[in-house]
Amino acid sequence: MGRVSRAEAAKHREEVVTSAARLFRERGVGAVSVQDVSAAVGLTHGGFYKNFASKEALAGLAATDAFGDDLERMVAGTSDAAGARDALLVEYLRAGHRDAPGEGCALTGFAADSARTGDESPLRRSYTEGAKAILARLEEYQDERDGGTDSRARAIVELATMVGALTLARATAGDPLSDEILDSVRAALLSR
Amino acid sequence: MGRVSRAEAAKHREEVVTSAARLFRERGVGAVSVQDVSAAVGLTHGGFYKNFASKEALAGLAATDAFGDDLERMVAGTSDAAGARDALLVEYLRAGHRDAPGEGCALTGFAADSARTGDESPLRRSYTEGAKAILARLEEYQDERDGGTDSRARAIVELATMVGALTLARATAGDPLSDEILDSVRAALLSR
DNA sequence: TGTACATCAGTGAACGCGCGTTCACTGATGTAC
DNA sequence: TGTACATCAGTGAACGCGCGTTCACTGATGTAC
Repeated sequence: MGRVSRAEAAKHREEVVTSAARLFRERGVGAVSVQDVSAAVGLTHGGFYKNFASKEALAGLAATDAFGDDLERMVAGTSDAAGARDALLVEYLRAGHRDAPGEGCALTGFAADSARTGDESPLRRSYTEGAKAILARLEEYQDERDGGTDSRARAIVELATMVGALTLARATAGDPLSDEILDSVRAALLSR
Repeated sequence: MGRVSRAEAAKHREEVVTSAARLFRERGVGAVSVQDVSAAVGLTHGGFYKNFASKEALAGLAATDAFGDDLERMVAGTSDAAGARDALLVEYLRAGHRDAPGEGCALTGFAADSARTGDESPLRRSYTEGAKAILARLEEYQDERDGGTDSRARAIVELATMVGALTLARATAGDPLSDEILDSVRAALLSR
């Protein structure tokens, strides 16, 4: 192939991170190879280590990328906090979100891999940072909507409920129970 | 080694399932080899396929085994529904449970693997069945405690909140946020 | 109850395969004059 | 602006390794008499 322009090389690197962010959420980090993420953007895997220190490092970058998308989506709604919360709940607890983990919530998509990696690993660090950012945003919504001193605790509980519902819905997909979980939790949270 | 008695062979098979139930929850199915689960009970992996059709089949049996333990633990508490609920919440949202996934909740421990396996796979089937059994038990508790017609929906929401909290706490372990999640969710659910 | 033999649980080696990572090489890009 | 050459992004082959699964074999267990 020969050398490629610096701009193109930078684009390639970015594309690898984005494809990893998608594939890792879909299949899990362990089930996706360096070759897979490279081939997904039309490259061979030989040059991978010119761009990334290790597959582990890529997992950290991919998670950060995925969390960035999550935050963008959360602020993409209305500027009205109550409306934003409702829109988020409906969007989050859709069957479409359950069925498209590659473009879905990073908290749920990377949860198992983050839990099973080392405390100091790039993925765990990215994940924890991402969780804090999402929680901060959710706390603002809670605060603007209801005020009170426990808006952070309420944000945590609501986030846990959403993540748990999506996790269970994905793990039981194909059974009516899966839809029932999404529907029950959406209805309960919307009426709270 | 030569042949072993039928009773001992049956015990070996059971031990492999139990060790798989632990290792799969700890590291994920993909990160545990047939050799690992065999060696954990003092066997070589050569005889594995005399006892199990495939690693995938073992994953299903291991999940069923783990869910059995979960149900036993849920009924091990008091016969008073409100007391049982409180005891379950405290037990579930402990740091010790977060840190010992191998002996912990199967819903959380197998969630990612079940989500990423085929709809018809043994693991997905075991998981869905296990989820229904746990939910049925939780629904009884909700019903005895508060009555009402929506005890099932309330059970689903409560289960999602617990699973989400444990999932997030594990994925952020090592950071103060992890304990904060457990503490906030426990306090919120206990006062509900 | 004792003996002869068939059964089969577990062993250890092997199979083809894909993994993460390394490296010599290619040739277009970027730079120095 | 044009030329000569150094840089380095990406290729393709190779590395050692562990995977799921298979299989010929061993020898104690289980069974038939």
